[in-house]
Amino acid sequence: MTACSVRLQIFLQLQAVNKELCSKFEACLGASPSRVEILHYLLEHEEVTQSALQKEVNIDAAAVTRHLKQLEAAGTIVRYKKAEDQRATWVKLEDEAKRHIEQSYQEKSQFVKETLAGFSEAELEQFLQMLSKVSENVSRVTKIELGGEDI
Amino acid sequence: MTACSVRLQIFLQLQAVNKELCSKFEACLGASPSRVEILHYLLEHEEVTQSALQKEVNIDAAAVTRHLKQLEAAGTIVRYKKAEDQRATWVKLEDEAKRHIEQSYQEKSQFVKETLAGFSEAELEQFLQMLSKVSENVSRVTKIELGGEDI
DNA sequence: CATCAATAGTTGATAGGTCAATAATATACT
DNA sequence: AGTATATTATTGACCTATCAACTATTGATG
Repeated sequence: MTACSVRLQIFLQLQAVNKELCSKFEACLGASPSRVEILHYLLEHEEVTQSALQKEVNIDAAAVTRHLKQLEAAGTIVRYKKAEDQRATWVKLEDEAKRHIEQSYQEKSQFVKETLAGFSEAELEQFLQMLSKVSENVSRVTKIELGGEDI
Repeated sequence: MTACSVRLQIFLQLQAVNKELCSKFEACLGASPSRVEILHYLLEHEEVTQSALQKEVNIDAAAVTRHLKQLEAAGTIVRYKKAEDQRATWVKLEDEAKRHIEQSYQEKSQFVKETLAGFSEAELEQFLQMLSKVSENVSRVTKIELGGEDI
């Protein structure tokens, strides 16, 4: 194995962890993180427009449309327009679906808890701050100037 | 916005960061992290079998096959069999490609460095350890027992 | 040696994401 | 009022990953 700097290892580990996390999550919950996010948001927000939902789950509007069409076809949600604004599509959970989704809340909580087992509250805070810092850094990066020293 | 526990925020932030990171990475380097991993591994390993490569980059064998076919079609790599084992396919960079990939090494280094700006060496170590711990936790999770307290 | 199992790679179906183009509606501005 | 611009959602083309099924080859074992 190549000798890697800590930075590079972090970069790789971040991606590896995320992948494992998503695939395990789906195996445990029976739906992808995005799908679960959508459903949980709907559980907490009675009705919502697609665009608001899209901002929340942070995936492309096209992907949201496709998720919602599937959920509608499965009878999990209803979609409808309102007189005020004929552009917006509102989304709402079907009553029968709510109970099932409430249960998945528990599973998600438990999942998240187990993946972060062994961290003290202080460490969790710190971890979150680190992730936030990376996020800020990433959004600042635009185009790489070459010639930086090797990492 | 919903009140979220720290744990849940971490979970969401982890995914968000990863997504931004991948998309910014591709914008800066002109290829996805997976693709760049493959090329960089090949730069360091003269020749390698697909299965060895696949273990390294940690994506599905099918995805590796497709990447390599594209790279071969683009003239970046060559693929060949050896007498010893007619199953294995060996992969090697074309000479002309090496120079270009060496340059992208610099870009990647710089990118990684910038995304981790503002961290002390001690913090980086700690960050890596935290990611590793999450990774271990994830691999331990198999099936969620319901009824855990809310997070 | 013949068969059975393991390994390597490929392919097709599917999933879920992106972007770009488009349609319909609402809003803002002379 | 009429036109330009915004917003909202949808669609199509594409990309990259997964899994399952398959082929070809090699190795192991009765």
